[in-house]
Amino acid sequence: MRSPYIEDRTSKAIIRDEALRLFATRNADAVTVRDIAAASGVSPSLILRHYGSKDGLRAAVGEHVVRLFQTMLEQATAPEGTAPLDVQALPSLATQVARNLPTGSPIPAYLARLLIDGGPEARALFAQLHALSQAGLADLIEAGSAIDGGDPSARAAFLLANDLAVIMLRDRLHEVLGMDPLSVAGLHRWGRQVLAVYQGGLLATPSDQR
Amino acid sequence: MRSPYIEDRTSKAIIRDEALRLFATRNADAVTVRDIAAASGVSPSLILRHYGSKDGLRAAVGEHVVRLFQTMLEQATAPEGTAPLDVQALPSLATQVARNLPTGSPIPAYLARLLIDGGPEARALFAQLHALSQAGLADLIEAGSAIDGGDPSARAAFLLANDLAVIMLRDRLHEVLGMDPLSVAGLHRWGRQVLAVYQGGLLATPSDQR
DNA sequence: CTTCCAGATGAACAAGCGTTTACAATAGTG
DNA sequence: CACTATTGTAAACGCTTGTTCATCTGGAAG
Repeated sequence: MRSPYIEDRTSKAIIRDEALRLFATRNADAVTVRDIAAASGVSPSLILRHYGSKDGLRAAVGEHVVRLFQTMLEQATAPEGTAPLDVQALPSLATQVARNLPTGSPIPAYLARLLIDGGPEARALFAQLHALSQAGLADLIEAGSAIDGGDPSARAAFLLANDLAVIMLRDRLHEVLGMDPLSVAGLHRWGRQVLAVYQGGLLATPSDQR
Repeated sequence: MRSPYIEDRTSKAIIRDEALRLFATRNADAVTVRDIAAASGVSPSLILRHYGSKDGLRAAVGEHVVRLFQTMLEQATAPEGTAPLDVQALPSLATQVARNLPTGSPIPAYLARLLIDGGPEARALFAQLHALSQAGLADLIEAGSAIDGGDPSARAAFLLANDLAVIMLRDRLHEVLGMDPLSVAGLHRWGRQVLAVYQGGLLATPSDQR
């Protein structure tokens, strides 16, 4: 099943990754321990040996994804040497996700299900994203390319929700647009519209950004 | 379980409604036939008598929701006597949903899971919504309060995605905003931001719409 | 070489699942 | 009334599920 040449991941990691992949496509309840075992090329017993129970594995996958996501956010927020002067410089979540994750990564789809299902992890992650969005908006305001509109929390939430919508509705948008909105071409096409509206409303034409 | 006074729904309808309610909160795979039977106050056998199988019930619930949704859309699109002159008149999907559905309706949550899970129903519904969004945008353009930005399909998809985001992220937004975005107060607060940005971009202040 | 322990497995188990079957009650209808 | 669907149920069936248990393998340590 795996590449027969070399496999540097431990089987514990393989199990986690395969479980993540399966949890992203179907719901976790619809994935059996035997499914994960078959996909990982191990026996069902080994899964329980490493993670205690199916729910333990579920939790481990969740933590792993959240950790990955936070790492991605930190390293994208860190280089603040050149503060974003313009809306154009505002790196959307979707863009960051697409840039930092390999093509075909199960993480966006997993994230969509996580945000729908709720739970403590989803709440914490979303709150963090909202705080980040609010900080980004504050930067824009300081640069003079946005205002808080009297309700910075709501405006930041609006921007965040619009951003997450691309991730959550990815497959649906792919169907009607004819291209994956998280692909390079898709992000460009989508970004043009987003920037135009954010810069001047629905009466604005997409500027000829790169 | 039900109101002991009168119950005008047939038990077949009760089963469908209770299944919808349960499918909206947890995933369908995590809901057992016995759960639905208990919630409906009937025996598990009756469910299979009426719907053939659990999957048959799932399909029936799906069709029911889609039908309800389309009826709602038609009656909201029909009265076109007073064409929308302004962005302010553009009735958002979220607004329509909130106005036409009783408080606590499981339909928004069900819809969110439907759009994530995909399948033929979801694809058809989303395509229809996209067409509707494109038509609404065309109306705005004709009224002179919007332009298509060179890519009407993408712009309509952007507006649609933003609208659906409120429905899909409802609970998460509730947590960070402190209010249900699909409540009357929540829709007002959200709508102010949406309209302001759509009218003039991120530099716009919410107009004092009623 | 022996000891040992983590990694891994196949077989089996109890519980819960969707479903089937046989049967009871009810409500029209001639 | 008798007849016949319709509506409903209880009990059981077979299968799948998550999980346990005894066992095996292959190195590393002494």
